[in-house]
Amino acid sequence: MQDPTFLILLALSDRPRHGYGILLEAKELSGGTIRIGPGTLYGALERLEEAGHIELDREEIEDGRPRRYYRLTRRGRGVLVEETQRRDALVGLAKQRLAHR
Amino acid sequence: MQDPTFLILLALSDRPRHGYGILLEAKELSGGTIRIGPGTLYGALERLEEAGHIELDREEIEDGRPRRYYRLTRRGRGVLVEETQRRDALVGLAKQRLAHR
DNA sequence: TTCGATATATCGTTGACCGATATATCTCGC
DNA sequence: GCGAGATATATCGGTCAACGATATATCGAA
Repeated sequence: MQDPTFLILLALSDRPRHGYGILLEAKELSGGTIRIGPGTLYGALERLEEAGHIELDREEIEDGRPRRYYRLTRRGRGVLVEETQRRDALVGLAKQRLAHR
Repeated sequence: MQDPTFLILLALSDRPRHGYGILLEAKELSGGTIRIGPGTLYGALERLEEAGHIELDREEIEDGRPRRYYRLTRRGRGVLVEETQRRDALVGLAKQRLAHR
């Protein structure tokens, strides 16, 4: 799993969000350093839904503009936790290695 | 930068290694969980050399088999350190986020 | 009325990654 | 002496996530 997908799952970890909201949250989360474009987002959303990691929470029409909210599935949360542990282990390894000099 | 490339740089962080040695070190480092295939390795080596992140250290012929040793450049080490910090920040964020529940 | 933000969607391209395959030599066990 | 597996480098083609560009539509602010 690459960074954009990881960030999308992470953005959904506290509550359901719609696509654009995920974009904003990912930007906010990363302190503005990571930006996900729409081309990345909607493709990833489709893949994640097909994989059963996220699902449609609800669909709203607000001010004539549709908003499609997604939420993490239980499985999606599990995947996110595992991925976080995997990444944590790798980073820990790197820090340990780079400290020896 | 994706995991395989990150691991290759990390494997070279303590001393020069030849291609196959990088494969073994990456496997060792990750506790056997991450495996880099030759198709990934040699392509990545070429890219990293072109980017100036690694360079040829020496070439040996041992037992009739060639061994091509690569080493991190100063720039490559810098990139590795930055990438580690970037990954660390992201993982820290994820852990913090997942702890709230 | 023009711009930027909000909101979703598609399209084509790129490029890292990956499995498979190839070649060649050495060592170990039988 | 022979085969298997480890050592070592290399290429090739396919896949797929990511990405930039573009499109559509609405709203509020300047």
